[in-house]
Amino acid sequence: MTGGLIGPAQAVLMASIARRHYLHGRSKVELAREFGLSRFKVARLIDEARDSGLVRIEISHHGEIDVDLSARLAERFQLVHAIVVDTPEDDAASLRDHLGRAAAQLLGEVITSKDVLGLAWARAVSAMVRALRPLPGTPVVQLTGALALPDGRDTSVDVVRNVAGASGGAAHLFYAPFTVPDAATARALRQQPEVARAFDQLPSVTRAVAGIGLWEPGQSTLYDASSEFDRQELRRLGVCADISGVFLDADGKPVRTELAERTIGINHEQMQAIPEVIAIPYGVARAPAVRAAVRSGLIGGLVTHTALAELLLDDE
Amino acid sequence: MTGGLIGPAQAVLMASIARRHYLHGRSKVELAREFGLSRFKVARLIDEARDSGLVRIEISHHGEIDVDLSARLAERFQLVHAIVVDTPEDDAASLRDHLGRAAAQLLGEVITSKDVLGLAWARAVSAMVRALRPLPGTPVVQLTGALALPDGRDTSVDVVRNVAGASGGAAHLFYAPFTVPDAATARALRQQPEVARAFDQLPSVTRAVAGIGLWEPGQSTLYDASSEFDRQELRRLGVCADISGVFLDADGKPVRTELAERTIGINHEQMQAIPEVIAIPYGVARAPAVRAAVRSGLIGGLVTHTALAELLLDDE
DNA sequence: GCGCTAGCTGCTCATATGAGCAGCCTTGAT
DNA sequence: ATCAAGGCTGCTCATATGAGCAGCTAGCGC
Repeated sequence: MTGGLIGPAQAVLMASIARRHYLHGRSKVELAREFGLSRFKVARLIDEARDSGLVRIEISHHGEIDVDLSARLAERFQLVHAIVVDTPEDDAASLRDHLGRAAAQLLGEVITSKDVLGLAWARAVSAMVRALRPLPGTPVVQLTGALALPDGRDTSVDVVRNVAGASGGAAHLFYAPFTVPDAATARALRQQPEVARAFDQLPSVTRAVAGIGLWEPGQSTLYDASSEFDRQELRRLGVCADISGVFLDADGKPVRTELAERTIGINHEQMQAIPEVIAIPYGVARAPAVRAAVRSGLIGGLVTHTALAELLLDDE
Repeated sequence: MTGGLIGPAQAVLMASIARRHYLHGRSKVELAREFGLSRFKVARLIDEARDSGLVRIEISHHGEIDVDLSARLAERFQLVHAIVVDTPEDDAASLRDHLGRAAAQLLGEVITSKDVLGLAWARAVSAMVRALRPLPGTPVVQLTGALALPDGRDTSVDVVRNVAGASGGAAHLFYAPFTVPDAATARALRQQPEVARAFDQLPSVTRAVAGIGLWEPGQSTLYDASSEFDRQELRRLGVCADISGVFLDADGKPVRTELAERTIGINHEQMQAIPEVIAIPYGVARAPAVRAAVRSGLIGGLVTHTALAELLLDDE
């Protein structure tokens, strides 16, 4: 025949063979015998059926999680874990709840008793902790000082204590603010025994959970808590994202800031040494910050929602 | 872990691996290296992904033809060819046109110059012939006498002559009515040289095209053209279907009738000897006749529409 | 008719794959 | 603490599979 176009008989034959192969799991040799063709012919027909789009293979949703999008996200950004929750972008609180539950599931699944968990402070992390089931005796390390929030609940200290308590693991926590007015105070605080002990644990942390902030009003708890001077100064330095006080520019490169000197919390090098940092970003507005975070190489896991995930995959 | 339920990380890992395997065609060994797993683990994950419904494989439409339904029909009834046209069941004429085009495509695709084509008379066959492109010099044999239709166009003779003319093949045709008043006349007619010559070609016919009638008013051209006596008599004998004058009961078994003695056309044995008889049934009302036809083993190809195909697949 | 090209077919051989099996670890009960 | 059960893991070996190749056939221009 002409060869270019496939006729209906050919199409149906391909469909018939493809159906038995893919849906009933018959081997090509078997089908060759059955149809009186060589196994090569059968293989070619199956290939053609796939290439021509006659057979469509799709990875479907699995409950709330869009596994296909998750897999693509993980693949694209070389992530160890990616979870995309298929939830509409309602208000931030509901989003945090959904992502928090998913992150809790993820953590519950991957954490073993040999892990050491680091927890930074972020509202999404608090949401995760609320949904978290007891872990198998995992020690928990506090990564950042406490940030004064209007409601005053669920500080970094509470979060660490709760998780460790429920898990029966050691809690490495300290009482200190996230930022202080001058570098000297910060240095002094870092030498406090309990702070120093917690920080000594950092190299042993195997997994950590953090939020991602965008250096804009209302997009980062740290931004909102900072002085107008610091806000401007960091913007001037090109700060785009903050991951629990670790500042990055839009390309994900670390930015040295004077503010970091006045911070009681994990720094860039210490975070880089953690095998897997799981971030829980939400809200399409924060896309530039998330982009920076994944480019930085600091992030090994991402728990987010459909809209943001699609935005991340679209560009570049 | 618990083992029963699969967590999100597991689900995403399965999706990720299944995606690369099915969509990008990577081998399991390759994926095992890439993910740092054993190839067995990869195989198990892929199996689980398929079994759990995470990967969905479907055979999709291909233009007008529902290849999946076609394949299922062919599989179920052991047909060499089955074409299901996805067209709504409008009026009979439009249905005939659609099926005629599909049948013409099928014939054009499968017929070679070594084939000998037999054509019975049916309105669907006429529709097919109108859509038929020239065949590669295929000889054409007339299978049935001419039936007087109101419009008088496209008799069995015309159909055969047209196809053979366009194809450049020999035309084995004869001028004789389909039915005559008595058996003696029929015998005499069959001995006419041109009739006999055409019938002598029957054993060499490799593919034939026919319609399927249901022995009910308005469901069979032959029924409508018969005397009231014959109508009743054949019904009494349990006739359900007629394939160009070959009568079958509801189970597809041949029914000997006196009417057959008065018919100038192919008989049951001769039809059974044809390697592939392609029928073009339409209209859900004729389902019982089509069922009988496929059960008879006479039919090797079926060109029909969605509603009828689904009806056939549903029962039993 | 003669050669030419192009597409189709089925072969070989290295590689991938699946079924079944035995060791090991986890888990839970006594 | 000890033991039993179950599940998970990675091995072996027979079989299935894919890439590339050479022969065959059909169609085509001269």
